[in-house]
Amino acid sequence: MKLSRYFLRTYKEVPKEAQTPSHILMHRAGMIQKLSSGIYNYLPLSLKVLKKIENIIREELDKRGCQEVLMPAVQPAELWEESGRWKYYGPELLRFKDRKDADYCLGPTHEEVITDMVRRSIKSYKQLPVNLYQIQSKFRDEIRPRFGLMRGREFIMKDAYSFDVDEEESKKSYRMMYDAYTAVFTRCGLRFKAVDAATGAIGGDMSHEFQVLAETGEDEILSCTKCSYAANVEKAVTRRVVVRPENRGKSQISEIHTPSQKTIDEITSFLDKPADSLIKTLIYLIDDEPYAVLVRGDHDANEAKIQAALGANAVLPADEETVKRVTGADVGFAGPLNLKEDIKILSDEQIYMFTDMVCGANKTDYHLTGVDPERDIKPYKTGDFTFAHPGDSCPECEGTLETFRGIEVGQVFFLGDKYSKAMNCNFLDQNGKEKPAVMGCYGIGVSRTMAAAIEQNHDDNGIIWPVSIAPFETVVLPLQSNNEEINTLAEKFYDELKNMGVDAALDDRNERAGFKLNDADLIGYPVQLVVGSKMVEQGLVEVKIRSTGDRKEVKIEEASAAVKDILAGLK
RNA sequence: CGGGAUGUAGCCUAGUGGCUAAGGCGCCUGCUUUGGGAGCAGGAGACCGAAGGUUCGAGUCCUUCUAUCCCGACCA
Repeated sequence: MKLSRYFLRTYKEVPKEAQTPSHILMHRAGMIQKLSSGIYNYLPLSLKVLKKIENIIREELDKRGCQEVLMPAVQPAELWEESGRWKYYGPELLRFKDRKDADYCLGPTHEEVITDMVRRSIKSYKQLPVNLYQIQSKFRDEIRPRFGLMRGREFIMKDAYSFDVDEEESKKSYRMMYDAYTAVFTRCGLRFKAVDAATGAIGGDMSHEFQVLAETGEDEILSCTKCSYAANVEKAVTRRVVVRPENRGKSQISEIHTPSQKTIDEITSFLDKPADSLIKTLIYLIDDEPYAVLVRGDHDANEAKIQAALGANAVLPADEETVKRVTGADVGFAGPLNLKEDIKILSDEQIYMFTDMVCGANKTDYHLTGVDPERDIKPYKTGDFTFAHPGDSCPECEGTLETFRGIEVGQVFFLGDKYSKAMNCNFLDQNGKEKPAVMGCYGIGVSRTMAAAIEQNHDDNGIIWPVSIAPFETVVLPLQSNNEEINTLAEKFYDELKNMGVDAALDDRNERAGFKLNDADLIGYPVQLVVGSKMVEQGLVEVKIRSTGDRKEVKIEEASAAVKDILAGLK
């Protein structure tokens, strides 16, 4: 592409709304324009990157037997009512009515539509397995879109869905997609980790996220220093040795006056006791039923783990009114004993490491001391309901966990029959018996992957694209725009490179040298071929590698081949 | 949804209640210049987010709305 005709405008200044490197640089490099909050135009330069990522995805999926389809963005409410998610999905689902007053939504994901599509065609086990995917725009009405393409409302996603005859076959599909994703992100030139993940509103009971490692990532990952264990902090478990104290059952419960001492910090300093000797009691509404969740004072409740342990749809902190009703006290004085309503109690197992503990008395301005969890509390369920922390022990080996920041660019889910059962996506097995298909679903945020690549690969001057997803692999830079000889030579290199199959750009704009050189660093072409009069006089040109900053002087007649070689080395 | 901040030209910013709203980047014309975002001269581009209000007079003060951004809550 000749840049003199390319729809491209770069900027020196940063719009004040852009805060993160990918957002700033995509704006400065003329890749995107904001149309509305969380909604962006993709200009030619960024669309080229998206197409390259999409093509890598297509190649990796097609060769594993997946087939591409395209589903509508607009979806009828009936399908969502069938799956139950019209009720559960919440305000992130953008809903609207047509002229006949019928309900529709913009698709945030396509489990319903694909399940409907497949159930119409699949009648026999002989037709399975099926694995279908699409690359298409999704809309999620995020509460707070931010960081440009990192968390947009409309974004481009590759979503895939597998249908198998049983769980064993479905897990093979899951494994295959896991391998495909590993291949995709490796080919995209990204440093990433696949981590155990919570399943959230999608449901199912097994999931991995693919996290691109970058300081600006919104997710926290814990991974073992010794083995391959890695998990999202929501899901991470630790090797817990809960040693139950010997002297239990001896402490005396007594009620103490603790006026206005509501928070853990206030209580610890008021009573001069360590936070781990407190039992924090949190009232949750889990699928509209109140629960008391008990964790140690120095820990935080992990809603994702609670949701998974109960197989619940929604875990929400209870409102003040509900807390007052079930505890009989103001917020801040809840405890597991003497609750006003007989609600279910979930105990994190680490509260059993101590005896003589402090908890709320379910009476405003009072706490209880001398509580022995083992003796005094009757839990509905005990388990791991807290977050793991860096430094904790790895659950699978002798190592410890360390923390990383990550950007979630892909996630794979084993769904089981959640959707196929609800929506009657059945087939006849070998015995003529009707069974629901066993499903998996698999997503890659294509536009987010582009942003994540920049978050991970940039410097003060601009973007440093991995070769495989760079908008152009190289740029030819004639530095003296008014010099016919230089321009002719540059054009010759450009033609040569294209004929060699290199995706090259020619910066033939009538601009000064500094302008072009700065633009080239900003846009982040992996290799620059600099054609300047001083060196051409000596029969040389310069090849610059963006990622290392290395410059090599090469003979004019060897320049195009040198560029191609360097690109091959960078891949 | 709670807390905070901000809306002045495509972008960044200035602007005590008082003349025709100022500057930089970018854009157009001409000249000059050409190895790290050049220089000079000239020019185009703004109903100052919207609607009300206070005032002799509002970009500036007040009210409401709206949009955007940040923190939190939330989130395949």
